Amino acid sequence: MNIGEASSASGVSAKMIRHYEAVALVPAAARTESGYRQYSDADVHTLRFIRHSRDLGFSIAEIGELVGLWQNRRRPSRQVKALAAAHIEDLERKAKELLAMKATLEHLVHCCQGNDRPECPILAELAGDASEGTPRAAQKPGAALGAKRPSALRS
Amino acid sequence: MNIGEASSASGVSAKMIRHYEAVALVPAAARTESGYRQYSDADVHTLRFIRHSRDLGFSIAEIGELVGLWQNRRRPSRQVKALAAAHIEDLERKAKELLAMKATLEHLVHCCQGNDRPECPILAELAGDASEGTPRAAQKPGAALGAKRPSALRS
DNA sequence: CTTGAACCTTGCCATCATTGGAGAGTCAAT
DNA sequence: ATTGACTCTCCAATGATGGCAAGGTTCAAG
Repeated sequence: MNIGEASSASGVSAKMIRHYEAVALVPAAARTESGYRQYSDADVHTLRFIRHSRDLGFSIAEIGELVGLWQNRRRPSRQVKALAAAHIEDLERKAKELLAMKATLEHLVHCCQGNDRPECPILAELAGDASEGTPRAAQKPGAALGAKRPSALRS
Repeated sequence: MNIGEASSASGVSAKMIRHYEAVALVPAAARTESGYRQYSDADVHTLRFIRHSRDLGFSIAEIGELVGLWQNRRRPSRQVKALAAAHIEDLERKAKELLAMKATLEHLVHCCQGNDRPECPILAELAGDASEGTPRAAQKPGAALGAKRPSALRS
């Protein structure tokens, strides 16, 4: 089948199928005389595997490992489990970062009147009035704005 | 002061200060005769505001709005609050996505023996044995792997 | 005065996954 | 033969950041 059919059968866009081929996540597809890529049901199965992996947030590199294990009949399930467990820690760490930001912001939003007046504790906090701007009380540990860099998760 | 000093005083890397100038998040800095950027305390204050905003996960565009409101003495705090509230929803949505992935994976990891044998429910699930691979029971709605695209939060 | 360290400049590339477009070729049906 | 849907390749952009390179500037020590 052509790439379009493989795409709709697998749920992976044609664009991404070509991309996965380019980065060697999948082997180069066979071609017709005129250069059209040809896919088998097995190829579509692999693409579906890849899509499911991406839906769980695995990176391309991790998916490469997963596909390798999947296709290796002698794999120890231990390896798969370890890969998945590591990814779980990743997901948790990132979720925690987001939720920490959310908690801080929620506190500030709660404190903000949200009316026509200009006084705004949100802006005051962002301006650093409470942290390192004018060192008022030497960095309260539980202060709203810690120094941690997000390190992850931009949309 | 030079960019290096502004950087260490604000916690924003010199690289990013130049980048913010390039994308017009901050106005172009004054220059010395030899071309060195010069920063005032007020500039550093703005940079610190920006860093705090980034630490809370705001995008450059959102920070642009925040800075505008911050510097506008007649701003209605309502606008700031609305911006922050929208961002909270964003953060929550993304965190939920991550936690949903994590929950799915945790279930699978729990089911996987993780030994030297090749049987692995994680791979079985990714291969689609339980969802759309061989249409077994016509797409159970609550199945582990929904069709949702992550839409957010890599790295 | 010269040298060298430490700083600054611009510019380009890389990340990561994905999408978009342009321009050209192919296929099937009308 | 024409049309429309499909495909091909290449190039670019996203968002925030890091890194490197080649060159200019500053300032203090020799």
